[in-house]
Amino acid sequence: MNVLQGGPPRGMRDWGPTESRLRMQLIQKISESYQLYGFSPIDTPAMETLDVLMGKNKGGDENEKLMFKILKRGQALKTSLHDEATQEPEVTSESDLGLRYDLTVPLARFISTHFSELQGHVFRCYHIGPVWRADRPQRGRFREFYQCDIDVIWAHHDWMYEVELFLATSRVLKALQLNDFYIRLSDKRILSLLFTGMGILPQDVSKVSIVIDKIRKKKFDEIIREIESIGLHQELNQKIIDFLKKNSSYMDPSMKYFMTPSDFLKFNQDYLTQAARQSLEPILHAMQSILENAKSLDPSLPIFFDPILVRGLDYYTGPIFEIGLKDSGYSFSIGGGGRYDSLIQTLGGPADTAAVGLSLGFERLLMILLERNKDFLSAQGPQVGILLSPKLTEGMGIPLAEQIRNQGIPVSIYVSKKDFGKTMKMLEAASMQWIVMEQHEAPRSYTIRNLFERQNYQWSFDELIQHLKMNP
RNA sequence: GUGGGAGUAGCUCAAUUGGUUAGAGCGCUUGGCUGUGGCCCAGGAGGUUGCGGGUUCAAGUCCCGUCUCUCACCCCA
Repeated sequence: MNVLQGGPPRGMRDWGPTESRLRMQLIQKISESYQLYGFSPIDTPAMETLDVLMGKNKGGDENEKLMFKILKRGQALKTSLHDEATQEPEVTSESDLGLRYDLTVPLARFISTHFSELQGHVFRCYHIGPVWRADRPQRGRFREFYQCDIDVIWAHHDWMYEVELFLATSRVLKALQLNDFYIRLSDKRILSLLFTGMGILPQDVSKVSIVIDKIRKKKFDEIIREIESIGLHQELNQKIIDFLKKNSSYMDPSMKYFMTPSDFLKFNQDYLTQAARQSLEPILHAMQSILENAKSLDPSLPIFFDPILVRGLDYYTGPIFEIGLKDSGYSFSIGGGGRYDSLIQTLGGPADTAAVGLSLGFERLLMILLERNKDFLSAQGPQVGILLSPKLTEGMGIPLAEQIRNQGIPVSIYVSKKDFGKTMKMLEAASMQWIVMEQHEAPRSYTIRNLFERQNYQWSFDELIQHLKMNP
């Protein structure tokens, strides 16, 4: 049996030299924008304890299904397996660690580990790294993928930090020429206040939310059928359908008509109890502040209030956002985030750690960039090669390469093929611009070929270095 | 995790209702020609048709399993 047969594990990929270079360039570009906004880099391990990943006391539900867990090792594993067979299985587990499935939970753990050093000062950081989810792979969906997170901890403000996250993200996307992005904004509490106000039980709210979230993807009839299949009272079904009819004309997929937070309150007064209304008003007011301030700082920022936005991750406590492209060829979002004011405390950190973050999907950005404009990221400086032809033997090539490298110029060495045209073609495929082809003695000089111009030059070493350094 | 579609040479694809030794272009390679750019001529290598079973006189083709990709769910970046 050939164990090396086949590729990497499902949903994971190899990156060759070209792709690796593109990835490094993309990371560079994203980091530059983040640093401009004062975010500092951090990193954390690939693994965390299951206690951390599952949120300490909570039994993980949806997240747990997607998590890669790490088997205990050695005696601990034997003991666990033995105990499990003989005693209560829920007391012990065969796993104690897991691969992180996002960067927010590890960050929250990082803050609770290091909060004494950080001393409650506003802490802004960015984190670019791989995460793992045991999802079924699909286009734009992988089991190992990079996320690019920016977060602000001790972000005690109604709108300022949200707006900064949007501006920083907008700058990244514009730098990548992804100008058709848009930001959808809501608050996790809006739908739940509204639905509980209608009389829907708290445990059914998320089911209803998930169905409603599909309003843009599916036909209205299908949505109605899905709502009915949840099994609520007929009266509640009707209320939900009424709500959708009233609000959905303002949720046009073309992004032309979006309601304001005060519109939302006006349209849905009937569904709200006095108490729900009182809770909702400050939330909607904060939405309004975020929108107004974002727009005043960047009038072109494509940000919309979308009360039907739903996020599955349960650590969000307030505003939530999702970033997508208007291009219908990309049905998936390219980023998302929100406010998680209690996660850090849940993981053993201090109370009063308001936090908000936004994550971009690195692989999706890269995929879109490559599909839209292959050349966008691939520009690199002039490459230099030394051709080991019969006229320039190995004995001359390597010392010369070293001399050029000592000047800080990267050089590769190639062996020429028999056919000159094919040799040039090979060098072009390797993005070479300059090739040293021949060495002459007394006085020493070199025949240099510019592959772009298809022209030869005869230069001394100093002239050679000068030209290579000057060239764009 | 559930359900549909796909998988043939390094790449892009052929191969009649199951029927000879699975082909072509590009690429690679050998020699010739040319002698500082992709030409031309003559040859060559490269495939357990994703992998493993089954049906059949006969399987790339039909059936089952499995892996990977893909689409729709689920969920999300």
